[in-house]
Amino acid sequence: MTGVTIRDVAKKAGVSPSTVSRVIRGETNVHPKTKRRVLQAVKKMGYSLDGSARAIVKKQTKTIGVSISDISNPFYPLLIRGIENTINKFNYSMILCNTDEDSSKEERYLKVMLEKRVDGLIIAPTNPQVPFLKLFEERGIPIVCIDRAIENVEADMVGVDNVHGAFAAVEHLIKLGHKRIAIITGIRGITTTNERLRGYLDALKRYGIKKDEALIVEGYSRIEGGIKATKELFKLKSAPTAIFSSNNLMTIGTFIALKELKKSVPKDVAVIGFDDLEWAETFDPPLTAVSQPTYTIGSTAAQLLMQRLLKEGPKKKQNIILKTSLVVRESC
Amino acid sequence: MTGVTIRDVAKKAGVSPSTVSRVIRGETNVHPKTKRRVLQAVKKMGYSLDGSARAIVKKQTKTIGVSISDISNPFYPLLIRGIENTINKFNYSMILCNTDEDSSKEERYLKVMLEKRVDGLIIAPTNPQVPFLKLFEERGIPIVCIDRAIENVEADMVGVDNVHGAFAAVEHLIKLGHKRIAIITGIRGITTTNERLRGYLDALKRYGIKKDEALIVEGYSRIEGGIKATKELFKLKSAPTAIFSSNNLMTIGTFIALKELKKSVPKDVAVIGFDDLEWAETFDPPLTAVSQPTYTIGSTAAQLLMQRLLKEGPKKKQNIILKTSLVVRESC
DNA sequence: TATAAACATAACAACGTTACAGGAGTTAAA
DNA sequence: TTTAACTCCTGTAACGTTGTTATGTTTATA
Repeated sequence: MTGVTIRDVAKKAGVSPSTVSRVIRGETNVHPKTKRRVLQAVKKMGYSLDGSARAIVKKQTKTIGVSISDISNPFYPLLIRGIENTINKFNYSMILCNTDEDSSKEERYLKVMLEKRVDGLIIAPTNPQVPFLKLFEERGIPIVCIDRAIENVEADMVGVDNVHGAFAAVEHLIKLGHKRIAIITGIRGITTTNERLRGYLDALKRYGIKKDEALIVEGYSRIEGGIKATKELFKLKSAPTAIFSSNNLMTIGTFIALKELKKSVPKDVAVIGFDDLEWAETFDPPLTAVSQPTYTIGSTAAQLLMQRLLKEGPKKKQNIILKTSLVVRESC
Repeated sequence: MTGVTIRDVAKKAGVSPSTVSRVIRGETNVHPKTKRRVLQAVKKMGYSLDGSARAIVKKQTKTIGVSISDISNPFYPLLIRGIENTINKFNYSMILCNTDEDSSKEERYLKVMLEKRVDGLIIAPTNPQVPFLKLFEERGIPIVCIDRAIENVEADMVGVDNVHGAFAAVEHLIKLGHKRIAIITGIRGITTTNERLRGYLDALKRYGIKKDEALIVEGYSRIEGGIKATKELFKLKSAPTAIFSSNNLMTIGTFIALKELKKSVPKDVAVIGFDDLEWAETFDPPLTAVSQPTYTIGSTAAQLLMQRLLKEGPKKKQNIILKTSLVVRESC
């Protein structure tokens, strides 16, 4: 039953391979009777089109590559759903890769995707310079960056206004009377980290609060980093009264650390997070956070990519910045 | 720069296509000098192997299909990482699909995967009968089921001992003195739902507690279902003193509903969940739950699949049942 | 120095599709 | 009746690889 080709089906149906091909592709100009005969043969023989063979002649794989840092980071699953639901409508599938913020891993994956001849790429680049992407550009494979921007390569970009979101978070804290506000920053070098830090600094400046370097600690965008950073903050002679945790994993870390330190939130210290979580409401206490439209980031990026693949997109590379929203619950 | 083939490289390097092919595949019997020349040409021309062409002649795509219900269900991300980390070692990539428990969607995806000629399949089937999988079987494409079992098709299976896990959860509640214990069940028909219900019933029986149909409510494996089911339970004349929520999303729903109903956990009602969450510790109160080794489910399934692909696996289809563990925190 | 063995490369036929250029046969218009 | 325009179908040449067989060259062995 295996390895039955279009030629076998043709023979069985008593027609030529091209006719079978036309039937399969739903082309016109084929007699209903013939069509029925072919379809019967297809079914009886368990024939399935060979996508690789088709890809070779059509120069199209109906596959896109998706490269993110880590699907187990709660930021991504919804984003991926946004991508999937969108490309699905166009009969595209996706190859998913996790780079773990490791640029050599990223490059290996990109190489594979290039060989698999993905029609397009959605990527959250590990850092602003990804030389390998030049090869995609040269081949005219459209690239859409999500969450983070990239340099030296023509690519669309879909992200959120990190500066503004962070600003709003810190402003919220300030308006509640906080003066010693700490920030736990993400991985160094990526644009989101920089932008959120900028929003934090802007807010302090705007409200005349002097920046204190001791209150700016790195959390490396991970739970453990959040725990460590939070503990460090409470070793300070003058501990902060509020913490702005600039990504979801670190926020979880902060909560874990505060529980361990027996600090009550928001009584002893206020906590505000960047990135909302679907279950932030069931946190202790329910988390106040800057919410990103993760699903929309994914669906927008995918739409843009599909437009490019259909040559319908705008000539100029797009730079779409979505809005964040402040979800006030009880942690401040 | 685009569309450069192995022939173009060969011409540039002054050798035959086969020699270029041999260089690329790292075969022996090619003079170091020639090799260098070829590699140079490859680089200069921006040549990238065409995976489709290779797939056709090798009858191998180095791709597996992964079909799950919904990546945004927190059960799956770690499982997917388990798969990815494993197949990555074998230079495999994966095509990811979300079925949303919709069997027609599942079938459409399976058809695509068949056409893309995945070398193997990891699937959490929407229901125990997936006729389309017969086509995979006929072609000798190995299948590994995760989380749920399947009938009528030869496939390996990796899951957890749901009966035992549910039993342990309910036993825990009973030993804390609870007699009116409710269960919120998942989607009807899938094996996990049945098995967890069985564990619940077994525990009641074992400890001589009479089953009360009113305490068995459906939550459809979703947050909203959990909310609705919980509210229903508290409309009962005699409300339960403990709730066993048999999947993570429904547990979140239960927490949300209880907060709305102003029920204090565990004072007014104890809650125990099936499926742990990485951040269950930061819940209010920290969740007591039956934990599944999700990452291991994924990595084990992937290992099994890779063994099959390398024809190294055991002859007989495997049925691997991993252990759950009860993580006691403060919600009971 | 002859001969076998080993090495380095080439030529060519697959692999399973689709696109394109035709070619019968039928119907409609001139 | 001829010509034109359809409709339905076929044959053939790609597409970009790999594997096998064949063919020269060296190098080693006697």
